[in-house]
Amino acid sequence: MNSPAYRQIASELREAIERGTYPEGAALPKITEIAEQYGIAKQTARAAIAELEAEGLVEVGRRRGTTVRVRPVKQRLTRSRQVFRDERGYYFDPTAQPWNALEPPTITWGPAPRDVAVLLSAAPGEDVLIRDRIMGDVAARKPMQLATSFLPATLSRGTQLAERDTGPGGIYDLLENMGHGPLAWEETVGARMPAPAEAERLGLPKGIPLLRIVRTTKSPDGTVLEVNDTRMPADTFEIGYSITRHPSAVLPN
Amino acid sequence: MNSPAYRQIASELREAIERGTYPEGAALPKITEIAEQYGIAKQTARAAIAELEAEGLVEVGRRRGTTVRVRPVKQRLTRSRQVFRDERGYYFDPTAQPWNALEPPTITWGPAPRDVAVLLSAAPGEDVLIRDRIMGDVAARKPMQLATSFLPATLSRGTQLAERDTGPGGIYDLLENMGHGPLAWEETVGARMPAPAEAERLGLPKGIPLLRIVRTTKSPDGTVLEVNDTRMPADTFEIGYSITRHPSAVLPN
DNA sequence: CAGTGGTCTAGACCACAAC
DNA sequence: TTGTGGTCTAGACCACTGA
Repeated sequence: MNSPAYRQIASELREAIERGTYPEGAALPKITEIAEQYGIAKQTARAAIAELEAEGLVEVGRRRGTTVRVRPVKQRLTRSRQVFRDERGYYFDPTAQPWNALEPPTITWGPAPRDVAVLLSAAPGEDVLIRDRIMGDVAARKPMQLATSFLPATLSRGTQLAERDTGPGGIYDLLENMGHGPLAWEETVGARMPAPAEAERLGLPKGIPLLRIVRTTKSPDGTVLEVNDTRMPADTFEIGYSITRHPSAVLPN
Repeated sequence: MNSPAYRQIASELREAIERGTYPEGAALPKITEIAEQYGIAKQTARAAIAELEAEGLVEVGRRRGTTVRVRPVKQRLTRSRQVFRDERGYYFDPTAQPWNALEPPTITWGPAPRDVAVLLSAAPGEDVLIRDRIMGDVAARKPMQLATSFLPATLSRGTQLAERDTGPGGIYDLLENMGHGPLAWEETVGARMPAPAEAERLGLPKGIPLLRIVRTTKSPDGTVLEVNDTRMPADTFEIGYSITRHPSAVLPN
């Protein structure tokens, strides 16, 4: 019935934040102050703050103290039902994004994450081609997305798919030129907590999940040719889809 | 340069899990064993385990000890670009889902979450109609989704929109009968960590984010008539969209 | 009912970031 | 330089849950 002290204190602070007692950017009491005020050990006060931090509600800094997180304005990725292509490549988002690759792609061979391996019909631990890119605001050197492509080894070994430069149409043009087209795509949106390596690469604060778009490229016979795994901070991105009413307004079949 | 002890221990355990030394469902060493093995205090060992727990990698139970989390098979919600309707109501997912409302909807008046209020053009703190439902597996009494509709007070006060029973076509038929149709929808997918109340209602373990679909209902003149906020555990759900190649394969305009 | 994690303390010292 | 959080300990006791 009774929740522990640190949790009750976290609740009180959470409610105060939601009530607006501590608006965005405002400083919460110092950990030592909380400890003194409630007559508890510093560790216990710290546990309360850690709980709010894990919820993504506050930000803690060494000299700064604890502040209510300022929620960034979300960038909306407008996903289209149709892929477009121009002389510079393919676009899955009809809205042009103002950021680009921060570094040249990293090309390695290694095992894919388990769920990606399943999509590729690769054995667990089997080596595949991994093309890893980090996208972001080039001017501000701010990373925003990790985009990794996985391709079957048998398909890509010794081909230009494993080169750093794949030309303007990228791997999709190459795949079509290799006779695997016309390509079809499908995408899945999910979320999970970042691994520490991902959190570091993206500069992710605690308590922020990753939004994940897994895009699968298929040949007409249904073979999966590529899986693209894009991860981005869920506090700065959201993905928009439009919906229309079916003419008959009746479930098919 | 040097990371703290608890973090190094967490890294070692994380790598062991990824290597398969501890497969899914396997028990990790007990906290007291870790403490003894590394010659550290129990608290420090516990901090290492807490880190893995916050990543959603392990599950901790009182008598059970620490086990590697078994990742459930994800249920795929296949989102359509078109809404369907039959005699039982509207369908945004053409795949019939095997679960339903666990309880009758809760109808209250209160302020909407900040981002929803913005969509509704409601002032912060302004009361709106809140229709809250919890969906899940009725037989197993297992909650799976929290679905909340928000409607402007001026639109819904005193109408059947604020009644528990809205009839077979639900609020969308009502809105169209009130002269606001034909309706159009748009949806946004995002993610965030759950508030404690949400975690409890959904039975969410630590380290699992919420996947969130915010669906906006608009009248032809662009007025937002309703905002539906659906939250579900990101470890059991993913949302699928299909993509086709644009006939001209060229960016429009 | 016993074994496991969960909470809490008092005090010490470390490490970073802002001034 | 120094104020803030960050880590760590040794020990105590609590509270759940599974056998």
